[in-house]
Amino acid sequence: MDALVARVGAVRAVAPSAGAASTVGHSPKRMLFLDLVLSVFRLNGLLVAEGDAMTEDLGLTSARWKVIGVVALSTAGLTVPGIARVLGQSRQAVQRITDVMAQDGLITYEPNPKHKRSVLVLLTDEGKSAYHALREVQDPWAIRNTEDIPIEELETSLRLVRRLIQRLDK
Amino acid sequence: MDALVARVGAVRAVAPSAGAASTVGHSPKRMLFLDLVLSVFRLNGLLVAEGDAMTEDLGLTSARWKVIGVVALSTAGLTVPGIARVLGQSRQAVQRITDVMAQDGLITYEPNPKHKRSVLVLLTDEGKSAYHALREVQDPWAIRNTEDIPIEELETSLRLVRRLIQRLDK
DNA sequence: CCGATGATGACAGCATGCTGACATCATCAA
DNA sequence: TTGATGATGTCAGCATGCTGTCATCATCGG
Repeated sequence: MDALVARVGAVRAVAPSAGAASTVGHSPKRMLFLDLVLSVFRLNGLLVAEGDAMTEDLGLTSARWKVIGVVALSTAGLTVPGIARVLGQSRQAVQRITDVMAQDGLITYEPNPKHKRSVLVLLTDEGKSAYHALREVQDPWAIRNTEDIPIEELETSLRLVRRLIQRLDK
Repeated sequence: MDALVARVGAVRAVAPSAGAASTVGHSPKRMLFLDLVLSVFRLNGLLVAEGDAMTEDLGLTSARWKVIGVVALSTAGLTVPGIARVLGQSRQAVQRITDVMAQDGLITYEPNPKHKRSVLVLLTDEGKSAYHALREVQDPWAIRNTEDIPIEELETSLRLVRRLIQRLDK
């Protein structure tokens, strides 16, 4: 909770006269966890903004490169609800994005041999080059942001985040 | 990236015949980082959903208890742009939330001795009891989700997340 | 004191997510 | 075969975030 208190404190200079924070009664673990939750909110917003800024030249948005990334990882296409399950979003939200992306020529809907109604989403050539362009800005960005971070910390954090996901996703 | 590939793989059972994922060319660190980014997206969505479900009996939403939590940590109130800076959101987004919360009687706008136009946001008695009710569900939830997680992992993850925030927030 | 600069309030438009609801198609067990 | 159950497509409504814009107020340097 220290970071939040610090941020509130920092704001005092602008919006003045805030007193001491009332964090009495919080155990250290609880405070750590709640701070982590708030930090995840914050990081999520920053990552979306960063991703949008990084890919706006490619005509992409955060919602779009999430879909492109998932589809690119499958060689034979995914259904719209399938993409939604991977991303943990509603199928309606994904459907709306893919419909626009299909109009823009980034993806195509192909017949699904295993399912008559639920078509498969595939990348068009344009979509593939968008993915490659995405990789070309995403990879240096990933390297830049991890070069001074020990791999063990990345592994620990990822494991923790995954554990939380698994716990909340049932 | 393993988790994403695994998720795509798991979806194969539903939306069939996806081949091997093409993760060639990714260094381990890059893959870890990109997987962490995607996992943060996922966790963010789950945390918002969980928070909404947890507080719907209190008439709160995720956007509202974020505001309540921040205001409760200051004893003399914060301005709307100040809350926005703490949460890392736009002042317009916060303004809209606080306007509705003021109508609902959770907060009040009080004159700011340091600034004639920018009023201070304070919790009403109703807002304070909402915060206490929030704490009563939030604290057990935090304990439940951390009891089997070593405090060192929480600290490492929080430190990493904060470092990323600091790097992206400039 | 005054003008430049920045912060704020207020409104508009848009993107993205959610849920609900309903019809239709797929699948499986009786 | 048939009926129940689940998955999907589709449309609607709503919540929440962002940016842009403009007028107004605060603050500070000249």
